[in-house]
Amino acid sequence: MATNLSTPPLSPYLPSDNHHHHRRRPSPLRLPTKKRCTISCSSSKRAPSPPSAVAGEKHSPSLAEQLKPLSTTILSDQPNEANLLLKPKSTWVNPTKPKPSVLSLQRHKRSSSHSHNPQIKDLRNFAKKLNDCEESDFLAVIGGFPHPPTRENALLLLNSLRPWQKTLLFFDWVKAQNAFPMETIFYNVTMKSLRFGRQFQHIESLALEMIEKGIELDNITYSTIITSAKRCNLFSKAVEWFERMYKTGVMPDEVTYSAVLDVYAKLGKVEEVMSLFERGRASGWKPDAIAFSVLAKMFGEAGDYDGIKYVLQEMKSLGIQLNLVVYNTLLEALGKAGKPGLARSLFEEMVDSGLAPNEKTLTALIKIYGRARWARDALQLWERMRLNGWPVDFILYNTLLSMCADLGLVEEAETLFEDMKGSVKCKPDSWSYTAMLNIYGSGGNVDKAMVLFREMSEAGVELNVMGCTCLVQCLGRAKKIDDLVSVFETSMETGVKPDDRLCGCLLSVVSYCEGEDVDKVLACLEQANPELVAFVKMLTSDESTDFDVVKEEFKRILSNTAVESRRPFCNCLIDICRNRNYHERAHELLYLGSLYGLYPGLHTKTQEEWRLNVRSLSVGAAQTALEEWMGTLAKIVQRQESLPALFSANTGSGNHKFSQGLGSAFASHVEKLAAPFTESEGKAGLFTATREDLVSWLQSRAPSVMTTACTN
DNA sequence: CTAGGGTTAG
Repeated sequence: MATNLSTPPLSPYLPSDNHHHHRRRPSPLRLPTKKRCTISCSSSKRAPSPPSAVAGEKHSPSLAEQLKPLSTTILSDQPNEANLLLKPKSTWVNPTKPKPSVLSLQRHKRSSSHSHNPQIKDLRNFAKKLNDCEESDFLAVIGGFPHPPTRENALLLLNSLRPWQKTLLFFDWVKAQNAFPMETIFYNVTMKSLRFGRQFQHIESLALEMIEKGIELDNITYSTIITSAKRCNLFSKAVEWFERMYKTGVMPDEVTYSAVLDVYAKLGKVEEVMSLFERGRASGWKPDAIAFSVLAKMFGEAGDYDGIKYVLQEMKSLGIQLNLVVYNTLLEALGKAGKPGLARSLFEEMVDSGLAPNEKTLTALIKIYGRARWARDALQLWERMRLNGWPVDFILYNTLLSMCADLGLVEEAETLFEDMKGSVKCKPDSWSYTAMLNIYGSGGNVDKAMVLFREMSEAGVELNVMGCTCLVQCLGRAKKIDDLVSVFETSMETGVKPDDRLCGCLLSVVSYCEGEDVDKVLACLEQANPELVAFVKMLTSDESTDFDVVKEEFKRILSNTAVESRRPFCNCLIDICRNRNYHERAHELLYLGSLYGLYPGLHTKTQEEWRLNVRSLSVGAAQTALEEWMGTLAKIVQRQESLPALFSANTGSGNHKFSQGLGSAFASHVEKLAAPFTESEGKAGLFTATREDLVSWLQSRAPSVMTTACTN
């Protein structure tokens, strides 16, 4: 049916052209020598407008346009803002006062009243009794309430009951006593307990009851409702209640603001977040560190570097100190935005400011260094962690292992893994084993991988889908197909749900298998993705299948495939066709893959140079692409059209320690074709040919011969 | 702790 193959899944909040220019401009931040100049200083180089809200549409919208989504959806009754601020019901009428004093005052009053309550000990004991009793005995036990159930006594108890069932029983009991009117606070406290139990339905009923009985819903009520909905993933409910709040004229305070900003952020509604943020500021709200942390997280998820700079810059200009959570969020965000160097300098800035990193800080950084293949920085940080006694937890251990897998640090990983086995609190789990399987799997160490596999079942750690994928890849490369089948079968029996990555991995094994092994692996794949197997059989058993049939079926399969697995699927299918001498099919698949956007930037052209970029192609796909290119160039030569002086093909050198030798396979293919491409001295994986050499080589071969000549 | 908000793993 409907597919989105032609349109890659891009965020609707892509930067405008202006931002693009800004991003591409070389930034002084990138200079490694200016470590301490940090992000904050240079962020002032761009205009201080909120980035994504402005960047959200192709033509930068006016402020009014930016606010339109909100004003039409939630301010329909109050078309102008001044109106809102003058509403008598508003609980926040003085926008020049950034922090309403109500909050701290109320909290203070509460704690002092507690200390004056001489019955507090009895009540605490009674609360414990209630918490310990069976739910069925609850109402009987409650009859022994040690003192008159005054407002204060009831509140104290309500605050200390859990789980939510008991809180609710007690709340109903207090209501039935009719000893005093139920105020907002009783509902708020009950809702808080219900939130722990993720009981949004109950919370909403209570809120509706408040409305029905005319009990005021305040900011605490609304923020509790909103965060509960959020916790239950009921984001539209959260928005609905926020809109209701607005409509009834309650102005959000800073807590409600950050709660609801987080809702919009988690929905990916960057524009709404930014316009609400601006709206709040315009009416006197001073965002605090928590609000900025919400923004930072959102920009991180979007990979929006300009947004991250905006957060740093605004915090600086408002004089808000970065705390540990904000630093952690920003570090994570910089990682997602692909800025490892800036993450490193922000971390140094944090440490210099006297803040000690916690587990989350270090996890974020280690992950960033691993992904960036910054082995030196990763190992230095690891060393510093040990020297400074910085905290390590389970997740950090596993992240260190994954980092070792990324960097090919086999010995370090083995040492760490043994440490974990010897520890009490951080025994290796499926994540840890997966990281180790990844290391052995990509390093081709089948024996050690299989030892781990057996060890896992002994240790009672279940293999997950990624561990299964690592093993399948490793056993496939070692041509140990029977072991592969047995690992796959075991995984299925223990409940592993095959995903597209695993299917892609099986498919790649199919591409280089021979004889009965092919059928064995296809039988595995059949269990995970029967349509894919049917398609493979169509490609390899029936040469007469019409191209349009292939095209429709391929499109259908890709539509049902996770985006990150689409190109691997196409690569493998091309390899399968080539290895079975269905070269025309391989060319068709490459064409279809390009058509569906799986190979963006395959060809790049400048005045001086045309380049074929095959870095993300499999060996067979790269060979097919080269042949295709040569065929096209032969036609151009035949038509005597103009050509650039230089031609190049880039296979990349492969940053990964375990990466496959696409370059060498490509080199031997070039050699086989006797094409005049030579690998550059300084740049591994870059093959170049001059126009003169290439043209004379192309002319020496009749165009009609091209496809058949390339079939070896 | 004593009615409400933000951060860690392929």
